[in-house]
Amino acid sequence: MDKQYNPKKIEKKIYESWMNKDCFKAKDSKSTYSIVLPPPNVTGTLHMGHAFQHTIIDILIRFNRMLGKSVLWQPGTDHAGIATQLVVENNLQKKGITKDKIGRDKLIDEIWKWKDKSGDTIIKQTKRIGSSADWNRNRFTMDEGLSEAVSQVFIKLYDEKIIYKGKRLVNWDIKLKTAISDLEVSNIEKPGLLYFIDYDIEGINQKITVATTRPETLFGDTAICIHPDDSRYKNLANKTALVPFINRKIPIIQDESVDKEFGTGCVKITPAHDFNDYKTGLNHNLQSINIMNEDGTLNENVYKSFVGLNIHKSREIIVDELKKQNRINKIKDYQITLPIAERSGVIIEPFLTDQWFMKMKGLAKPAIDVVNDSTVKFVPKNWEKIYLNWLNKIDDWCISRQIWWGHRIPIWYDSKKNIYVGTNENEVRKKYNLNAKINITQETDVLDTWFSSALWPFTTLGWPEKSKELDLYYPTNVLVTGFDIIFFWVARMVMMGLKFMKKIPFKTIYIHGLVRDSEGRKMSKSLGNIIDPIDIIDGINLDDLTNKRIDSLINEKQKQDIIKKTRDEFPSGIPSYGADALRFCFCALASTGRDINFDLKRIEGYRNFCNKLWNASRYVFMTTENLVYNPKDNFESLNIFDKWIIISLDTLITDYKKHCSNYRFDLMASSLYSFIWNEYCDWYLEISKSDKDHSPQVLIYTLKIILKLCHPIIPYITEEIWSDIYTRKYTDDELLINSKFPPQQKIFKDEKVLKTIDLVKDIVNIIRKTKSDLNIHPKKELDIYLITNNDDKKNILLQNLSIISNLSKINKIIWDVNDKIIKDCITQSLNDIKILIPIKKFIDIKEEKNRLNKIISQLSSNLDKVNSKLNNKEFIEKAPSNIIQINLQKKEDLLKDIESKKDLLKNLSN
RNA sequence: GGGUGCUUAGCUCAGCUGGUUAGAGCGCCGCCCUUACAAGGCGGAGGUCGUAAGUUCGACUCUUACAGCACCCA
Repeated sequence: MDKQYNPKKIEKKIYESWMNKDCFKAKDSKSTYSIVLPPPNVTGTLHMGHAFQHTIIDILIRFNRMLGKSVLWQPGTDHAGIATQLVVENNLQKKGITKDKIGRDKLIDEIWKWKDKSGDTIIKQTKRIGSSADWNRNRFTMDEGLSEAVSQVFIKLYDEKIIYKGKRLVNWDIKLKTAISDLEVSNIEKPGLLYFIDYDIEGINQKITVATTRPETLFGDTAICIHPDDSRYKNLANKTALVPFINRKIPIIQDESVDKEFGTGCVKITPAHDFNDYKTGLNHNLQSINIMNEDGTLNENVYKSFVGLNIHKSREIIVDELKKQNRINKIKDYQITLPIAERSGVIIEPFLTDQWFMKMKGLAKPAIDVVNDSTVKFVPKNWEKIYLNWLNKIDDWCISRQIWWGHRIPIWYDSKKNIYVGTNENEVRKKYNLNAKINITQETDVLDTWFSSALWPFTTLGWPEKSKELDLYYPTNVLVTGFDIIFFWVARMVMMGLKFMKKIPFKTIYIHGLVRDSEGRKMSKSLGNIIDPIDIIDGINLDDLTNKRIDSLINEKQKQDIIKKTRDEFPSGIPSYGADALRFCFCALASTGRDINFDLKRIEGYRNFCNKLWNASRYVFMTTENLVYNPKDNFESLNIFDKWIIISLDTLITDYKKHCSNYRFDLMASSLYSFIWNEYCDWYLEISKSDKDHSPQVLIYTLKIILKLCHPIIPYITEEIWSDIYTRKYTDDELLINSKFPPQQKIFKDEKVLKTIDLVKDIVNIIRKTKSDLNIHPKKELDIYLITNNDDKKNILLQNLSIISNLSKINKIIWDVNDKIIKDCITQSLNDIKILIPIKKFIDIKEEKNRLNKIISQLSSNLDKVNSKLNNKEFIEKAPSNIIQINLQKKEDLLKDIESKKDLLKNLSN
């Protein structure tokens, strides 16, 4: 083994050996464990969020695999309708080709070509993280089988009248010319204006002033609305107002939804261009007048000089004209909320169109029930509320999209717009007995991408076929995902799983946090703060890193800012840390919080941890050279330090399992880290160097257990070290990945063992501290004198003199002490043991006295606290007896300690 | 406007159903290149647990109010 751990040398080789030996394939076993991967977009490349999520999943998968279960990690990718079509359209545009020029079929061909070329990028990157998914079962949402499943689901839901077609107000993206989901719209607050417009009233010489943020939609007005209790306008109720420019007659209606405090208390109702107005329109039976074309230009329903203007740009022009007519009463600054499409970035318009919808109320009910009765559990539990809130007030889901890439809706129309449903034209003709003369054409809309994603947990396992996999692995054990897609995806999967499988898709939903940068900001291209997980694994120099970050940016100032920031944060780029360090880091960061601030500084510590493990293993191998591994020693025959490490390991295994089943990966990581570094390396391995009768068998045994425990988190390095274990014939398992997780020994805590190790540690620590405090060179080998009346302790110390001497770097320990010697010594104490160190002539007595006095006053203040508790009558009466015991013991210890420190002080003066 | 969560060491975070001298990693300071590891060893400094009140024998932990921050929904 090399002196230093070098991830680059091992990771590729190890991953290939796992692949070659088919290690990721589910084995036969009575108990099963399965997870479906939330399918990443084919357009995407691996980002920190994916890497984090894959790490968590892989930990669970590897752990359960080692428990001997038949484990399936089902991977795949998602076709991501709008996003993918946009990428390909943009690529074509660079060559001067538009989608309308080449047509639907050709564009879809182009997208498939693009998908085949770059769609596997993310899979390759995922493998670098060490993910042990069953890649042979990789699926894509537009695979033949999955597409077949999508049509079947659509047809069934259509037949059950859960899916219907209707003219409804939807969120319309005027750039992409498609409906989008309200979940894909984010509302952004911006300073804007509130316009007060005067409308004439028919028959009387009076005006009514409405307040609106959208004067340009007035051509679509079909009413003016006031609050029924608003005394200001009582006389105007049921009168008729006239829309400016066109003088359309509209009623003045009353509705409680109007906020009297807003503007003048009068609002215009434009049912075809506002979601609230749409509802009001329905309630009052108002006409809906659409004034917009699908590209966002104004149609012929507006005053003729405005036809063809962009709806957003028309505002100023219309306001100018209104001013000329003296209809603008006033204009006020106002904070407006703009709905922005997350994909295209344009302002969304409510738009009245024919769309396909799915009725959600009935589907939601069972999905609510399974969470309420804990058939499905959220971890952490608080996400349950978010999920339930959304489902409880769910609206029908608009599932149609006016794009080309995706699952085309399995609906056919004849020339009279009659609707036929079926998987393909032939089937439709047969099903409805349509002869060849009748011309039918398929619906041009495709389905929302999340429609197919909602079926993912069972379609990937073979549904609608009755596959063996469905039997074995559905429902899956856990879904690991981020809170940002609870609505998009998680809730819909539960609904569809219950509807089509009659069973929940997963028993547990583990919601992890979102990875942010070190300052807690979202990682995004525009902020230029993206870190590519592959760059952490392989390393990257500053130039390449900056180029990557400014690559897609146009704004020069933004570019310069990012260049500077990147240089400040990573003056010499990012060194190569390896996949294991990254994984350990993610594991340690996976606490219950919703944000994970990723600081690159933290990862170095875990790289160092890997190095520590590497070198500890080297040490074990060096000291057990040519040993025949024969771990037959029974526990009782072992020496005390071997017993201690085995007991500690047992405790560790218990904690580890507990944390893993509670999804507390942070605690899992830290218990491993502190055990391996602070107990195993710092004490056990160090003790073994001077412990004459320790068992080399235990040295190997403990290393093997440690490697197994570490493997789910850091698979590469542990597998590499394991290969040495195997070649040295310390195991029959050729690969660690396939080995069995260590069983607990169920050894009861042996108080004697723990007391001994504590005493040895305490004595060593106190000598080390004294030397350090008094500035004695670590190499100066002193004689130490010990005095105690406690024979048990004396025996323990006598038995372990050489270990104590070696660990505290002293010459020897002497038990014969006379007055003359005492005079030359500094004295320390540990309860009833006195430790004399002959260095009095080297130290500053005054300083040492100060130090002791400080300690004594500290101890006294602690004693005061304890005493005030014990002197409190109510405490004695009401506190449980074990707590009182603890405090009594504490008091005793403190008294002893103070006394001996005072002794030292006295002695110092002599 | 409704909801959720957060506020603990310089930084990033643990602290489970109330009982510890409030912990870890990184950073910082001092000493050491000791034959597994300087990506290391040994030692150390640093916190009135956001503010205020309440419940309790006892509050970082429970309740309420307030402040600040973040996110989600309308």
